[in-house]
Order: sequence, then structure tokens, then C-alpha cells
Amino acid sequence: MTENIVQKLRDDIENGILTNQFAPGDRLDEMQLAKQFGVSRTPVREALMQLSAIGLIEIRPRRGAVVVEPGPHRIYEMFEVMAELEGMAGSLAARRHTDADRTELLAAHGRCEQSANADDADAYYYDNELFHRAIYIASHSSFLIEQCSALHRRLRPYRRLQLRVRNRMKTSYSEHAGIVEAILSGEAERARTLLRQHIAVQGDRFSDLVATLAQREARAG
Amino acid sequence: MTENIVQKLRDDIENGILTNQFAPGDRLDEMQLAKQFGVSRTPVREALMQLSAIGLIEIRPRRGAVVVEPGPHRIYEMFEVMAELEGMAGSLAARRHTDADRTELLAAHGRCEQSANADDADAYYYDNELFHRAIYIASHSSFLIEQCSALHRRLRPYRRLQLRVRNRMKTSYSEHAGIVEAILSGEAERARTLLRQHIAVQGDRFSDLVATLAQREARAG
DNA sequence: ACGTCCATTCTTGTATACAAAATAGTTGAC
DNA sequence: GTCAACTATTTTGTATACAAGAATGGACGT
Repeated sequence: MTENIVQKLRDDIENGILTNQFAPGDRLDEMQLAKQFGVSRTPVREALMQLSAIGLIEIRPRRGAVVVEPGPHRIYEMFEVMAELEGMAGSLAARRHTDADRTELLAAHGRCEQSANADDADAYYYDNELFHRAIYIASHSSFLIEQCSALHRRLRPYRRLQLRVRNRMKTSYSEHAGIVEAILSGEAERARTLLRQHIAVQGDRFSDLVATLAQREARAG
Repeated sequence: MTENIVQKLRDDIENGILTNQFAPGDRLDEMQLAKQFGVSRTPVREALMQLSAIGLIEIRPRRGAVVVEPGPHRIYEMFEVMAELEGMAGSLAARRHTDADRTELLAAHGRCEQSANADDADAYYYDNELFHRAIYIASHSSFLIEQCSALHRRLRPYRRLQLRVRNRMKTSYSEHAGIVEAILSGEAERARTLLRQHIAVQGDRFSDLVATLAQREARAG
């Protein structure tokens, strides 16, 4: 019965939001959640406040908590910032990576290759996360690692949607190859540019995003 | 007696931390704070959790909350990320600024000039915040504005320390001039580079930071 | 005399009770 | 018949009570 209750609640509710179990716009009732998880309102409230701090829900005074729907433009902005932060991480990684980082990055890249060849979207989704995480870690900036991880986590559901687009997996993997090469050869600016382009939702990819969002909306509605 | 109590507590405690009233390493006792502010422990706990989410304090299970001391390297990393985000904001501002943004930016720049000429560090500190905020807003990316504002706020006390360094105010103002010119003339990449350099704690400025931190530490200790 | 173990106390974590505000439903008036 | 106002219910916000774990101090043993 330690503080873990709040952590568990936070993770469970967050998961529920990310898996669309709690759809955007839904009201999160404290009493209902408390009953559902068999705890009192107190830890539920604390968990909700943490989610509010992350930005997943919005708590309006005396009006309760609702799941936030970012909207396509907002999501675009978030990817825009993510692109810049990842570019920075790549740039630092190119300059600072150690032998261990190099090994880890190549291993993650190899796993992505396998998943892409097997055409396994779920596996690629997971391996891709580890690939990017390897870059963050190679930047050797603990604060940047935290910032990147937080935003990456926040964008997780939309990243998953993007993989649905035809050939995105293969394209993504081939972009990874260039990024790995740039980082390991120490070309900081090239790593930055390639990562920026890899993340950014530009041109066609924005309409793809809007389209997949609309699909999900229809399915949930 | 609305939810404002938590907000007020959060702001007051945050202010106490930023003004070194609660020094790094201090334990924040829930009951003591509750008595001090004339409320119960419940809103105090919620305020502390929000501060924990911001990163100002750390809550260890069953061990209470302590004020975080980032340490010079950590602060350096935070400025490093801030530099990149501000550079991004400047780049976007150069491309997207409206006439209203232009007016606001020039006004803020003018106020900085007055404060710098008057050698008024407190006024410059305040006007400088508005100057940078004007750039964020001119980027027209609501998410970036939020991210920049949050990190700017987090770095506020150290920014203040930096102004103590001899001539930093005048130097800062002259850097602003170049930034304004780059943004208003639409030179995105130059705006990015200048802002990056303006923010980054490079070379001598890092030792300056460490020195002023040590001074503050000695004064508080 | 010093170290270790146990008990007491203090603090955090959770539940419940109480208060205040917002929403919804009903009734009355135009 | 529709709109508005008032009341009742639901739900959030705060306080207090209770439980459990950690820190501290004393006593006992070596």
C-alpha cells in the first residue's frame, strides 16, 4: 500500500487514454475511477493531476477532468518541436557517442531492419522507439534525454498511426540508415538535418496524419 | 474557496524556492506548510505534486519533498536545450511574424534599451523576459510557446544570476539588436544562430555561472 | 563505552466526511 | 408551449481521521 497506487493509477489511466479506451472529450469521473480501481478519490485525484501536468487531460476548476484532443494543427506543432529536439540529440550524439552507444545504436538499427523486413508493424513500432531512445542516450545530455522521452511518449499514439501509411515502415528504416551513418561518422549537422526531416510531418505526411486521425475519430465516435 | 488555493500555494512555494527562501536540499514539511498558509494538508500535497511535475522539487515515497539542486552541469544542459528551442522560435518568428508581432518586438526591444541605459538590472531582467516572450509569440506555434515559457520560467533564477556578471546587460542588449534585425528582415537561419548564441552558456559564461552559483550557495549555507 | 535492537513518535499515504459550486430537472409564469 | 427561475442532485474541493512506514531515541547486551 505504498505510493505505488498513484503511479499505477496514472499509468493505467494514461494507457486507457493512449489506447483510446478513454476517448478525447470524455469526462473522467473521480468517483467512477475510484470505484473501478477499488481505491478512494484521493489517489485518483493525484493521478489525474499528474496526467494534467503531462498534458494528456485538462482539469477545469469545479468542472472535472476531460481527455484532451490536440487537433491536427496542435499535433503538427508537437512534431515540429520533436523534430528539432531529435535533431539536437542527433547532433550531440554525433559528437559525443561512446563505443557502447555505437554498439547499442547498431543493435537497435538491426532490430528495426528485421521488423521492417518481416513487415511486422507492431514490432517495428517498438524497435523504432528503442532506436530513437538510443540516439537520445548517445547525446549524453540527461535533461535532453528527459525532454525527448517525455515528448516522444506524448506523441506515441500518433506515431503509431503514421506507421499505418503504406510503405512508411520501409521508408522509415531507410532514413534510419542515413542517420546512423551520420552519427557514427561524427557528422553532427548532417545527423541533425536527417533526423529533423525524419520526424517532421511535412507535405503529404500532414494530410496522411489528418486522414488517419479522421479514421480513428470515426471508429471511436 | 475555489481551486485557487492550490494555485496560490503552488505559486507561493515556487516563489519561495526561486527566491532561495526554501534552499536546495530543504525538506518541505506538509504539516508545517499547511499551518503556515492556514489550510489543510490536502491542497498542500497537490501543490507539491505540481511542483514535482515541474521539476522544482523531488518527492520520494514516504520520505517527503525536498527542493532540488540541479547542479552546474544540469543547469548547463537546460540552457543548451533552451538555446535550441529559442533558436527554433526565432527561426519561425522570422518567417511568420505579423505586423502586430513586429510592433510588440520593437516595443520590448525599446524597453530593454532604456533599462540597459539606466543600468537597472531588475528592470532589464523583467523587460528581457518580455522581449523573449515576444519572440515566442511571433513563432505562432502554441506548443512551442508553452515549451519555451515553461523552460524559461524554470531557468529564471539562473538567468537573474547571469545578469550580475559585469557588462552582461549591455552585451545582452546589443545581441538583442542583431536578433531583432534578423527576425524582422526574415532571415530565419541567422535569427536561429544569433538566438542560440545569445542563450547558450558557452566558454567563459559557464565558469561565470559556476562562480555565481557558488556565491549564492555560500550566502545561503 | 559503543553498537544493536526494539519501541515510540513523527510523517506520509489513504479513506471518509463535509462544504460549496455547477448542472439538471421540475415547476411556474407569460 | 416555451423560457426562466428555483430546487435538488451530482460532483468537485477541502478538512479531518486513520493506517502504515520511516526516523529517532533509549535500553540492553557485549
